[in-house]
Amino acid sequence: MSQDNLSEQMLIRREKLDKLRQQGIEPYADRYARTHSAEEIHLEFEELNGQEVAVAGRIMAKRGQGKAGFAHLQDFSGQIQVYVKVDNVGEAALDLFNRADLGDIIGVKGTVFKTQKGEVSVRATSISMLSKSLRPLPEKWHGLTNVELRYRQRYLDLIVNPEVRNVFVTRSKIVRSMRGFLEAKGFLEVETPTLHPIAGGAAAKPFQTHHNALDMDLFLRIALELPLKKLIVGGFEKVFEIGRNFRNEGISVKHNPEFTMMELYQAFADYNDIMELTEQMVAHIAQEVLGTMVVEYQGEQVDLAPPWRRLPMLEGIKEYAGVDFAQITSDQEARNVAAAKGLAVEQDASRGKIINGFFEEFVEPHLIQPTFVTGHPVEVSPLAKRNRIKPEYTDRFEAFIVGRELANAFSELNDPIDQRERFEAQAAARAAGDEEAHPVDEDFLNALEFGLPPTGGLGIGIDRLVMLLTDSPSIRDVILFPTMRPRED
RNA sequence: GAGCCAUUAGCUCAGUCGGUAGAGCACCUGACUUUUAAUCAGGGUGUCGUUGGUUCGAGUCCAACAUGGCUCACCA
Repeated sequence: MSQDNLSEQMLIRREKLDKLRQQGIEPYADRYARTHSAEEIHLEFEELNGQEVAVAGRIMAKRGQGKAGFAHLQDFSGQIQVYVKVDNVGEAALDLFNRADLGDIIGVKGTVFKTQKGEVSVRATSISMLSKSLRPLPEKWHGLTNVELRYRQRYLDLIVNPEVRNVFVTRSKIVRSMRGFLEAKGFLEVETPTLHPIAGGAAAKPFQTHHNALDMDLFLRIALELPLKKLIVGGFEKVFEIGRNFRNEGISVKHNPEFTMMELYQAFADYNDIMELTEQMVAHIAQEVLGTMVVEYQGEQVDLAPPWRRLPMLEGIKEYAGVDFAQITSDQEARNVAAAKGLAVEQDASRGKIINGFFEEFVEPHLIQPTFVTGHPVEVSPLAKRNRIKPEYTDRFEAFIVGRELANAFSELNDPIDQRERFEAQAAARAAGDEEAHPVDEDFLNALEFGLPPTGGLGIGIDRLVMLLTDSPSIRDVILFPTMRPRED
């Protein structure tokens, strides 16, 4: 990647660049008056046939034939063939064309026609060099398959692998569709800080940074939750944010250190209201973006049409693990059952954590069709409201599709005394070595003490939603520039 | 953080038992005025990821390191 030790091909391209300049041709043009995209010429061929057009794009294929030649130009919309014949363009332009390389970006003016083989093309009358390419493109037939190169040089991936471009176009449509859905429901989009004095709102390790002028440590946010709930305290009734979260944890096919979440909060609603909103929203997005609510993910057919299955967590465990935690009341009993089932848990694990462990181990992988799992133990839900009837559980749900969590939601805990106690329990776990336990957030408690109305909240991992809707096996396939170690060479 | 696998030309990949480094595309020279993975004739362009070790001799065997992928751990 360095400038030293250029390959033969790179040296030759630099020589070609110099020669263009010697001929008075600027190889990096300022602009080009393009009249049509490649796609427009194909779509509007009947009207454009015989008309003069100007197209521009990257040379992706080139077939010279002495005094004539063909090339395919690629722009964002697609590809268009150009036909260059000395009789039409003259010796100089033909020479420019013949010396052009794959990857060069050129402009071609000419008339639209159809070749003998029936391909819509542009018969060139003039050719302009717009940008000389100094590096050879990957191979035209196999493309770029080396995943390391694809992620590090995503621009190359986008040039030679058209389906990659589609994933990111779809990603944009998904986010746009989500915004449209929420705005139509009266939600207000807001932006809250990325730099937090303490990192709260989720169980995760944060990235730490430092502000020099204030001489204070700051954390990159791990969730959007707490500032958004402060806005509900402040009188906003429906807010959402689509923003980047940062978690200083492992990288996997499902995890990137920075990822995008949508969180929304609705005053006077509970988790049941949010459940309906969630299934409606996901179905709406699929219908609007893909034109169907039935999607295929890695060979599994998934029907996103509401209503989705509702499954209380304990019932799920009873069904798939054969253990009824309603009959198990103590931490010690729960640990014994975990040992009997071969589930590794920490020595001092609470019943609630073990229930969550059972769920993740035995139930999650079975939840292929969209499923709302409800009733999480209070120990693993420090920001969720307790269930009125069974206070050791919360009014919470997580949505699972193809065995993966897509959404997390609950009736927000708005009792400031209870919230303080939960934070203190988390702080104790933190003191005992749980790096991901929530710290006490006095500023948030202060807001709650002024009164948070009953509120339903929701978080959806945008990257995972995009994975589902684009049938992408890895989160790196839906993030343009996934986090990578730098290469030394 | 752990285990397994991979790393050879610009790209996609072969490389046998340890004995002078190979193919296709791309590229270079030439031919060709409707081709489309254009064709024809000729040309191999390389720090075999890095550093050590074993050996008369290492792309090949061994070790460490680097980067990536997958699985696990952690998590969304």
